[in-house]
Amino acid sequence: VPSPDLTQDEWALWDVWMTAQRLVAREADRRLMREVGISKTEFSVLVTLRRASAPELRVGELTEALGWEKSRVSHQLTRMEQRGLVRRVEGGAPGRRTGVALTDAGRESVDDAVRRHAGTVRAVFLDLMDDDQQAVLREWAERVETLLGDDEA
Amino acid sequence: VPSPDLTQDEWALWDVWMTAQRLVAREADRRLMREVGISKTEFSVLVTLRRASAPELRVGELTEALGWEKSRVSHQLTRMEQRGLVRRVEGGAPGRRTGVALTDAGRESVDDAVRRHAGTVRAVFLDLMDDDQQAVLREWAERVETLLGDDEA
DNA sequence: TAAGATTGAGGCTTCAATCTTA
DNA sequence: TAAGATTGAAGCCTCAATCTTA
Repeated sequence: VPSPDLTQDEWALWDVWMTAQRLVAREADRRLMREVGISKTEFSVLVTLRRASAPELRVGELTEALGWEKSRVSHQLTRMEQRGLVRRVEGGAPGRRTGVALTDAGRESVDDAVRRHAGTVRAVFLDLMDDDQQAVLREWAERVETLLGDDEA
Repeated sequence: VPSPDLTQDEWALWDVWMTAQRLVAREADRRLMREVGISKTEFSVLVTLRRASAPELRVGELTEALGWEKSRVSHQLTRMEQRGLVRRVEGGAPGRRTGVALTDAGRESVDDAVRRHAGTVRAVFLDLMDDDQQAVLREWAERVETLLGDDEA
């Protein structure tokens, strides 16, 4: 078993990574909220519903598409229902389970949001890397997803 | 002004990166909680206090060292005080401001936690990259910190 | 007054427990 | 019973407002 101790450089890398990750997420969230009035979490849900082939999805389908934990999805839907962005529908989708659909307000927000959020993703993420860095990051992220993902509660 | 639209690959990179980032943070948090019984946020505070030259720090010094927003620090200290990990002290540090110190319980946790958390950081982060990838990630993270940091509320 | 610190509200996330119904 | 979904509690994080005191 190798010693678990880290060098100063390794601790520093972990720290700067954690910080950078939080700053990017925060900045993306701020801009989206300022420009479109929705959070990046709400954005994810709206986009998933908008892109779906059916007008409504079962909660389980939405959860699968997002890759989130199911309780996270449920809480998120509750908040978004209160804000009038989505609507829960009984027995609409196949299998008689709870369905989720965009409201008119939700549909109105999302298309504009896609365009604006793209600018944000460029500004706080893509524009800060060259192609080689993008490739490295992609490779690393896919590896993480393989190893740690598919483990949702 | 360049078109803000993103290619599918660019959206995919953003998505996979956001996911990976969350998975790593979650896994680090889980392991630390399971093995030592403290969260990674609590760990950051404890380590900062432990490494400080003085037995107590002013809240502002702690905030500076952590690079967090001051309200985040304040809320975090309130929770940790309730858990008995830290203690707020009136007028101890220079300038008569509120000081923060480790409790005995806090001091007992932190040394063991440092060792164990090192193993976690290796397992969920460092071991998933080679040296070149580490270098790219470090460069990117430092750039992000320069551009988006020092902006705390 | 201004810097240092706290507070309250509200959204996000996880865990564990519970409810519902095929 | 088991899968699908929800709920409650608790911690985390940000924003805006407020309190305190040098």
